[in-house]
Amino acid sequence: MVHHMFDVIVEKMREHITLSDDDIALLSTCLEVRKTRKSQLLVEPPYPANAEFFVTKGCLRHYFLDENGVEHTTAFAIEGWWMTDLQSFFTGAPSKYHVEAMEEGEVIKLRKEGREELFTKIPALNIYFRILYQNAIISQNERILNVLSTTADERYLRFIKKYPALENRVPQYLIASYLGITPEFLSKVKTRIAAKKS
Amino acid sequence: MVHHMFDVIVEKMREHITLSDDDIALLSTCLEVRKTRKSQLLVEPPYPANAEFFVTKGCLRHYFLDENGVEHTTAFAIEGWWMTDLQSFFTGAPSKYHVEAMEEGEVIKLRKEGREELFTKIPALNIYFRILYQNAIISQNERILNVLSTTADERYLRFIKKYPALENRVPQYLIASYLGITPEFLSKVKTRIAAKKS
DNA sequence: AACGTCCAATGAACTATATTAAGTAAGCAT
DNA sequence: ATGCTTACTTAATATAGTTCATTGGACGTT
Repeated sequence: MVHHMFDVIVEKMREHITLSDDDIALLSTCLEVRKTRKSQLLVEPPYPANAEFFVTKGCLRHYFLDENGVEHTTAFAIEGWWMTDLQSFFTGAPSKYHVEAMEEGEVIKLRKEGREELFTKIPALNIYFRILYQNAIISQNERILNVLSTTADERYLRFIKKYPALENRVPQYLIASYLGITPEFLSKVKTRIAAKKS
Repeated sequence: MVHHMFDVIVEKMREHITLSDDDIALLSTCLEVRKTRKSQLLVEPPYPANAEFFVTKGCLRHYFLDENGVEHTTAFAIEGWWMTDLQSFFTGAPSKYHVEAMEEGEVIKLRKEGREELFTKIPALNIYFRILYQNAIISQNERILNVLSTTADERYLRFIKKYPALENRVPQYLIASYLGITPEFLSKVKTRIAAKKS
């Protein structure tokens, strides 16, 4: 078993499926390593999202830019996570969401064609990605419920509980954007919560 | 080609994949027709959701019952749609969401085991369900964005545009629950919108 | 050191939505 | 018919969240 730069991703896959050395060799031919700079766009409307990105270092952000120029952050991705604009990636339609690298870092890029090729040559990968998408459904489901049924205070508390790594890594105004509130109100939320603790 | 009670579902599948007569015969053995009464629960916490339901007649509702006894409606399904608590169905964990028939009607039930069997015997079905779940991701994505970034007026307008069939079929307080507002406020929203039109 | 930029924090005034309470109209059991 | 319940409306008041203007700190540039 050769040690190489795709170890992290292979490890993740092996949590769900078994892969032979041959599989891994084939896999390697379809993956591309990309360095990211701060604020670099990996998916940029209206160009279709033609790849998925696996984060090995750094942090990505998925956001929508509305008609008024306001950004709505819909998801974050850190080390070990996949991200792209699935809507565009699945349908081939122009992307409506941006995917942006928030830090210098590194991602592994899997293009659509490479992915298709892998699906036919390594059928087990279908299972891996199916599980990935199932988990996406589940977590989006929870997010919808959260935003419908809980107050901003509660949402903030759950956010820092679920993504403790992000609290001090991501600027406040982006956390606010993810929570669906203004930065000013997030500030108020935080002081209110801090007051309660004492 | 024999005409039978599963026609609707086969038709839907054939929008995406091709099915032989043999496939359909096999499919039939895994599907069960169920009449629904008003307020009947198809998925009831904490019992795991062990099947998916395809609506042939009537209307289903997916909702969460919170600690305060308040129901939060997260989705509707009408004729031609599939529904279950995917979270529980995928993981096998106890269901946290209710799936309720809102009217007398009819659903076609596909159990987990039947579904697995079909996946191995009719591989193309993997594609059909993959597309189904992709669409679920896309529509949940939109819903999250909507509820985070738009006002209640806007959400109501989009709702009646997207689901015109539901506006007069579902009680107002359930639409309010779906929009994440109180019935009282929905009432205000509606009069406000009506006033604007004139 | 002086300057500009970016971000976090704060307070005041404002808007959107919730809560409570009361009234109305329709459906249904007695 | 009578009353009971359930869904919807309206209005008064309260709370959650926004907007705008200001301040101060951290950082990079000249």
